[in-house]
Amino acid sequence: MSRYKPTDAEMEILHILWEKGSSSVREINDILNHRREVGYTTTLKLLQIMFEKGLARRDSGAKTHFYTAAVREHDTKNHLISDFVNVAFRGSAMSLVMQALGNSETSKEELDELKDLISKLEQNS
Amino acid sequence: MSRYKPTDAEMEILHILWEKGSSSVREINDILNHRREVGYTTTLKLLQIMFEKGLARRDSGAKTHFYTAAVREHDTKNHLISDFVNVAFRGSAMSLVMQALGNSETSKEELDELKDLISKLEQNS
DNA sequence: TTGACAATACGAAACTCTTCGTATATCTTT
DNA sequence: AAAGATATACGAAGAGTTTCGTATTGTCAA
Repeated sequence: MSRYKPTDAEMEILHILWEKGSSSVREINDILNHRREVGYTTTLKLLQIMFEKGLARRDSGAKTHFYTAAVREHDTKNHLISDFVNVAFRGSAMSLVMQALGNSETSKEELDELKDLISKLEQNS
Repeated sequence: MSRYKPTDAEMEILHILWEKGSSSVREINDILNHRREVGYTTTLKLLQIMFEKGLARRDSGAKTHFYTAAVREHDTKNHLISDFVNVAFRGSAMSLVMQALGNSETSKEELDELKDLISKLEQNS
């Protein structure tokens, strides 16, 4: 049961699948083309590879195949964060959090939300 | 003045350069070999490519070349965070921060540090 | 100055990823 | 059932990365 780390292109597709649920290649390709031009067979190939990797499931009942995400959004992002923290921050998640916060525009509401989370973390320690 | 996004292997070397400063290929290779086995010429090639990309400078005065980082640590990490947020969190830095926090072991001291940062951010808004 | 040693330069192999052209299969419509 | 449209399958090209073998260059000591 080996896990594949999604590439950037695969993440773009996973986001579509997480949001839209079961989708045909054409639907996915149409959405991708809102942002940039991608050939239909390119998207098809990506989906086929994601299927082989176990990142996507597919329902091949009819002529048109329908794909869904085979990995959970939260789990996948946790894996990505973990890798990213190791590569870019030598394992220190806090360094990432601090720099990401300092670097981003943050609204009052978001800061409040963050403080709530911190309170919860403090209780559980 | 185009910027290259460092690969994982390049980040490992950049971290060494940021920490140690000017280093020979042999020194860098020795440090890399603490973690995993890497051939000397592999490390050499990586440094050469990083030099071509503008990620590293080199002082070729003597027989042995000495390399230093040509990009700033904070800037580089900001770029990486920005890309990562776009790919994995559809541009929402806050989502990343919240999930990274929730996912990591965080000490009291770190949480205090984080609260200080939040206070500062609240003042500047 | 020549031999030994260490460093660099070069090039190619293996791998992964993205892209797309072309072939094949399937459905629909008339 | 045949024609046309739409989908999938297959394969290969091209780019980038990592790896390392081998050749070349440079240094120092005897």
